[in-house]
Formats: sequence, structure tokens, C-alpha cells
Amino acid sequence: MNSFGDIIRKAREEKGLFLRQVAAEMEIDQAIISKFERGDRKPTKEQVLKFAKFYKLDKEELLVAWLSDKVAYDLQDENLADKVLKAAEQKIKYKKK
Amino acid sequence: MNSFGDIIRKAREEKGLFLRQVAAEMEIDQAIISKFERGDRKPTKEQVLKFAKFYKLDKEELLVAWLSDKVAYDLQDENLADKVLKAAEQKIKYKKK
DNA sequence: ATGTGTTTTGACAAAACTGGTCAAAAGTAA
DNA sequence: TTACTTTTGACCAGTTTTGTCAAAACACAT
Repeated sequence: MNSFGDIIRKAREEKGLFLRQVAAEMEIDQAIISKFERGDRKPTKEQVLKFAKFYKLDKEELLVAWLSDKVAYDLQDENLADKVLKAAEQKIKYKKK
Repeated sequence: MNSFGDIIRKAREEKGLFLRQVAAEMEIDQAIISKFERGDRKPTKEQVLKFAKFYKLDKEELLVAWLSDKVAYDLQDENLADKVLKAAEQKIKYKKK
């Protein structure tokens, strides 16, 4: 289960790019990209999509990685995680209709 | 699937209390409690526990309601919700060990 | 309709949190 | 050491969240 950071780091390394280069092309400070890759900071949705486009990654997959990072982070020190996820699932289902 | 607000409103009504009274005893502004009950505002974890104690509700149940409200809210306009929840589950499992 | 009480709403300020910038520190390899 | 990349942390600005308050809306008697 890859996190957003893992995915974009791998993508960058596969293309043999330096942070500096990605930063210049994407117009995002390299410090921030470094933090994204390490999971220190959460990107915005727009940034996620920007990365998907830049690295030509599957948009949906990257969004799922990013959102699930966030959810997992919110629940990280809750031993109620299972129950919460099930309850959330119900609530989302209900909202849809 | 009850939300946090539903639960504490029901608890208050069952005890026949007014917002004013709860607010005074809990030392939380009644406007805020009103908003909690209506789901307009999200309480902090400390407040959730305070409500559990005050109304003598099951702590865990109330936390689950509150956290799942939050998760459902974050994912409300994502049609990837299912995938996200599954991915989050994996990530949490992984973190635990 | 008026009066008495409750609940909801919205404006406001203070505090907390985010997101970005930059430069220095740390790491890597020659 | 030198030359380079990556990571860290301090700082600022802008946004979001939180709490306070009073007025508006609501309910329901009389």
C-alpha cells in the first residue's frame, strides 16, 4: 500500500530527475517536494493532480493514495480505526442517495 | 448510523435539559453546543470526551461517531471513497505492526 | 398579537494551523 | 576538500478554526 510520497519519489527516480529540476518545471519549491516525498507535508488536491500530470501517473490512483494517507493519519493513534472506517462507509453510502 | 450531533442532542433531550443548562455546567458556549448538535461545527477530541462524561455515554461509541463524521466529511465529494477506505485500512494495519 | 422562554444564526476577534520561501545543515560521492 | 543533492528549520502571510456575544428566529402559552 504505497503512500503518495513513495509514489512520487519513485516516479522521480525512475525518470532520473533531481528535486531541483522537478521544482523548476512544476514551479513548486524543492523543499516542499522533498517534504511531500517524505510524507512530512500533505499536498493539496490541485498539487496531487499536478504531480499526476507531470509524472504521467494514473490520476485516480494518486488521489486514492493521497486521500487514504490523510485518513490513515487522522486515525493513526485510534484503536477504533476499524469501527470508524465501517461507520464512515455507512455514512458516505447514506449521503450519496 | 448516528452522527455525533444526533447522539448528544438525543442525550440532552432525554435528560430534559436546555442548551443553557448544559452550557453552564459544561462551560461551553451554548451557541457552540447548538452547532455541534446540528453538525455545523466539529468538536475537538477533548470536547467529545467531555460530552461522553457529562451525558454518561459510552466513550468509544461517541468517539467513533465523531471520527467517522470527520472521515465521511472529508470524503463526501470523492467518488473514490470505497477505494480510499480500503487503502486507509491497509495503511493503518501496516502501521500498527 | 404579546410575552416568555429556547434555539439558531451571523459578525467579530483571537488563536491555531497551512502553505510557501529561503538559507543553512546534512548527506553523498568524487 | 569540493561539488552537488536532499533535508531541515525558522520565518511570514494567508487561511481556517474557535470562542464570545447579541440579535434573529422559533415555539407556545396566554
